[in-house]
Amino acid sequence: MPALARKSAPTDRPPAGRAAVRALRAAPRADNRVNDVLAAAARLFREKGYAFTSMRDIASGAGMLAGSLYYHFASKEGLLVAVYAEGVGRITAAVDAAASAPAADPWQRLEQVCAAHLEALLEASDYAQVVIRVRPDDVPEVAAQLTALRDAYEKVFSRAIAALPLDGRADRRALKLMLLGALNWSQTWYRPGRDSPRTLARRFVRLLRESAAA
Amino acid sequence: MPALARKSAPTDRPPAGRAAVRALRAAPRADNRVNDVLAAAARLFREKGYAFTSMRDIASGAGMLAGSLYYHFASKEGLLVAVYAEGVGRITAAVDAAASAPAADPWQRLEQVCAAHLEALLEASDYAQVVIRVRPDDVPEVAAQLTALRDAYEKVFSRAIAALPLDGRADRRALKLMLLGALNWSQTWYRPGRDSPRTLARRFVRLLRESAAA
DNA sequence: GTGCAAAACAAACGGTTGTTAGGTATGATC
DNA sequence: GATCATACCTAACAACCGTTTGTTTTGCAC
Repeated sequence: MPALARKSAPTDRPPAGRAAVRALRAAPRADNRVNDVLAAAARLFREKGYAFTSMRDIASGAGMLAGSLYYHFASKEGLLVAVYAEGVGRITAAVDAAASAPAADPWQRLEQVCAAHLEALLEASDYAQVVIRVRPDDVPEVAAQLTALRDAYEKVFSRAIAALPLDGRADRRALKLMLLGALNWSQTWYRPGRDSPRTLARRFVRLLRESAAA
Repeated sequence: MPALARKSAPTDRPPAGRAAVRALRAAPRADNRVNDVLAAAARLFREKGYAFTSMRDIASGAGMLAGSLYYHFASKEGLLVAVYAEGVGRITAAVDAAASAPAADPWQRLEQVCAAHLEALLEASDYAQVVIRVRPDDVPEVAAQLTALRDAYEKVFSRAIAALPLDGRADRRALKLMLLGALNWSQTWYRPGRDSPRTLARRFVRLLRESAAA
């Protein structure tokens, strides 16, 4: 329910040609299809990318016409922000749960966190995959919003790294960048049915925990 | 000089409406502007991405008109393949040079390789940056060509990892995926003027070489 | 069951897209 | 200096883009 993407209601119609955001709105009907629209958009943005997905594609995926989308969202960019926010929300929820589950030690907890991140990213959710696939700077007008959402999530991840028992010289920032980069890039080479997200998370964390050198 | 992207010459014109590849072509003139076109395309693909760059953008960047591009390239996709190939070539050249430079040990050699990879990726070349920025599956019709080019490069990288002295249980494949992922993803957070590619390479390799755990 | 806003449809808008066809200037080759 | 392919320009094509407008249907509150 992304209020920020909503347009004004007919009673409060703005001057023609200008999209406006609404402050108050009557209760939505039970049969509205915002969720179908979001789901269709998430699926298409993930499959084809933002640029190669047209509003007509999304509309037809949700079983309606292109113009109707503008009742729920002010623009294509607004729709992307809504999908992106939902995606960040889902990743955050999954990772939060993994971070507060019982673990033998901070390293195992980090492994759980990585596994949850990877699962969301690779298999669980179209929304989550959009967060990784769509570059904020592809859409300059909302890029700031998108990066803000992403940064907020990364703090959850940082916390798991802050809890690690490292020796004094260790570089936690580099560790976070390296791990998160490796995880996010996996979207380009991952193929379902091979190594599971959980397995990959274990391998990556082990590489950092135990020295690879002989 | 991407022969595969060339269109047929007027003397060998194919049926209208069909693009064709040419086998033989007379010597190109010295004053042609293919390189300007490639450079403009590389710059724009890097800045705005493939989808958001129009043929008119590229043409104007090279100081000519959109239609003229089709004398040199059969399609927008063909132009992308040419840029991509040049990008892979440049990364490979830089990394090859780093790999054959003198090094104290295999780990230092790997660090040199990573630094060269990062420099190409983050600063040196528009062409190289396109290779990381543009997803092959964004352009289904040439995706296979693009991934083939990318895979060919990764073998150079794998060789540097194969030379590492690791203990028996170590997972070289995971190590390669992790390192390459971390390096490639850096394009999303790297800002010039902060840590140099060389510094980042040193940090990442050290995290793998020496255990981070206390 | 009447009233009213929610939520959709239907049809178009101006603009941009990749691409093509035909014409023309230019530099090299003989 | 004539010839001819190279390398561009000019102008258009049909298709598609995101978005707007006016109208119609439909669920819900009273």
